[in-house]
Amino acid sequence: MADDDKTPPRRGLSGEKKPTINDVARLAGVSKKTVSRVINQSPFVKGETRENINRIIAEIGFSPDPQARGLAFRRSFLIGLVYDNPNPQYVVNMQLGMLDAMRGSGYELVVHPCNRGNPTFLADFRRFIERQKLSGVVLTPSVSEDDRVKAILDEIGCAYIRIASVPVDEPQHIIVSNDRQGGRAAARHLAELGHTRIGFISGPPSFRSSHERYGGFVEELKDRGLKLDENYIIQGAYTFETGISCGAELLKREPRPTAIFAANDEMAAGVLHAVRRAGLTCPNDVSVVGFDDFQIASSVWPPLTTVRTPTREIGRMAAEKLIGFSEADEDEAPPREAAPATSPALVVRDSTGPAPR
Amino acid sequence: MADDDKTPPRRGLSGEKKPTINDVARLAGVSKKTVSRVINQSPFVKGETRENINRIIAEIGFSPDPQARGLAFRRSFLIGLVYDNPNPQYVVNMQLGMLDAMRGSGYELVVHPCNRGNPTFLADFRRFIERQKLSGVVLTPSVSEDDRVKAILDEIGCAYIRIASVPVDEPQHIIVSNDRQGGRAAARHLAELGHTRIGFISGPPSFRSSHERYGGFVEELKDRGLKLDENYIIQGAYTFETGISCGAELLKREPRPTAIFAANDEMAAGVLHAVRRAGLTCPNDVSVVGFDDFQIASSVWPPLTTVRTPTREIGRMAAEKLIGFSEADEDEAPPREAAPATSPALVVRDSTGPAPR
DNA sequence: TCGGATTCTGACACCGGTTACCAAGAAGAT
DNA sequence: ATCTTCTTGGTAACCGGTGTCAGAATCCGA
Repeated sequence: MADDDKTPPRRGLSGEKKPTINDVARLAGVSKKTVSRVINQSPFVKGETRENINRIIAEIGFSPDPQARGLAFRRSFLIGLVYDNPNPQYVVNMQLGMLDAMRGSGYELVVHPCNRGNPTFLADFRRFIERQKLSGVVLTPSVSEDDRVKAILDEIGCAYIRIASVPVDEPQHIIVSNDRQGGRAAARHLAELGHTRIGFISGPPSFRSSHERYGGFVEELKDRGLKLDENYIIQGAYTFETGISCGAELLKREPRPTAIFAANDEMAAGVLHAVRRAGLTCPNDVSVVGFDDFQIASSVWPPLTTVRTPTREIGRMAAEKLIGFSEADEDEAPPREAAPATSPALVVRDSTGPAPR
Repeated sequence: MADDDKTPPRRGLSGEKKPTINDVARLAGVSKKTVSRVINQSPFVKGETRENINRIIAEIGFSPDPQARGLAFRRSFLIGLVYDNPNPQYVVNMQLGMLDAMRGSGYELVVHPCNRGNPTFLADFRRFIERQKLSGVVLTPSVSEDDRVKAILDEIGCAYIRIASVPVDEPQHIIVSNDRQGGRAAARHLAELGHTRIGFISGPPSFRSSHERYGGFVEELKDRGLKLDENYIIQGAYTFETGISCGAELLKREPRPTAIFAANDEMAAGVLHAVRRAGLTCPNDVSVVGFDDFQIASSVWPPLTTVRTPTREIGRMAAEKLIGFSEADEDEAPPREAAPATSPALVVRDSTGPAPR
């Protein structure tokens, strides 16, 4: 046998093959270059010709091959989501938001969880970006706060949006989730209920959001002449378990705090367990406030007062900006607007009440 | 100006460009075809040549462009996850499992939520599959149970794996999550605790899993000489809210059931609320069992006894199979094994106790 | 030493789009 | 009628890899 390599016979699958740009060109009686112009919205095509081509495209159900297009354009039509936040609801909401913006745009979403603790993290990330030639990437906390990651993207020339609590980058690269303001809202609520001995459970220091939520909380209290006692501040890790342990810890303090603000819902849910185990009730003995308004907040008992972050909305905005970058073929400088910011909103439920006594 | 169209000057981004297969070929003193052979593990390359090429590849950090490769192979190196299950934790676990299998394989994960209620659903799905030329797709319930979707995939010739509760397809296309067995485990547990008046809250009938969980539950009770009273069966929709309302409904029945099995954790969490609102306590007055063992199960009070489904594991298996299909270049028939099945396991926590009296 | 089988290798066309470059037709100006 | 200017479309080359298939290199026994 003179043959070489393996020769998969490519069994002729069912029916007609996918139409190509050549089919369109033939049917329209024009060159494929003209069809290409229509696809790419070039203004140099006569209206009549354009309409005819568009009609034929719709008729035979042609849609250009993203791979071939990508190869020629030197970029893929993929948008990436890179994250290391383990909260499923955060991740899914972000994905849904991005997909809201991407629907019908021809882009697809590639998800890429990662672990900054991994020694090969940076190398892996670079390989991922370089190989896939993504049209853009969205980074969420806490990867979004890593400037080494930003440096790689700048070097490779890949468009990106960072979701962050603070405008740490040029405005066109950032979407701000105003965690500080959310912290203030929580403080305001508790202060208005008359609480003065308030406990605070932070997230891990590696998350900027944790500092911001804390900062806003302290600021608002201060503005109202209240002070967060050092003794009532404790560090958690954004997990349910740390919520339990830190909550238990705080409840042992003398005098006992009458309210606890946990920097996210999972920890707040843990605090509820600690309250119960301590033989206390919420909100009669202790008020609890969470942050995020994920599902857990409304399914625990009592349903949590919390601060809602518009995650899905943020995802949508991020993807919209990225698509905007790609379409505006770097012909003009990106608009010099301020970084778009989203504001969290307080959601009052049953876990907070007036301060006892 | 004689020029045409717009000519983005492709400003030379920083540094050296990505190495191509030609660079490798030149450095190795061979043709690019030979390099291609090495990349694709062709056995027809002399060991010495292969090693030399591999060394050079590693040295200059070459990695083949997925788009170009895909174009030539007539398929992308993307694997899709198509789902309509709204539970974030299910979705994320599935993604993580798939990524476990895909890590280092050169494939990327594209997510594609969908809505079967949408009138354009099938057309959209077909476009998605045709355009992207995916290497494979994983379908989860309930899209996975739609035979029109299967038909489209067969017609286009796209590899797929369906996650389902029942072996409804050829074994190579299915991974079975044995929900029936899980239902039995829940029944066994409650029966052993002495419960005889047991309520059941089903999921929506459009989910096969709901019927299976029910079926297994009934079967096991029957085997033990117990019978599920019609009056204690009620239909929910896998949501927290329906858990509350259906739970409240069941608690009104006379005589009151001493245990309630909800077909998923969210509904079980809702039942806990209903129990509390009825002035009862769990597990003293009513035992509650859920299904899935998602985070909500351990964060509510009391932590739920539930049936754990190995979602991540299932995702991993699914992606592994798909990658297997792609590598084994359809030269031999797929192995005729039985459909791999995964078994759920009972997790006993605090929401179940001996039947009262 | 030579034919033949076996093992490797490279030239070339091609995947499905894109751009560069050029040429030609139409419209307007002189 | 001739010269510009403005649109439009054809051709070839390219993006970065692959399959085809002929032919070179090597090994073997006779």
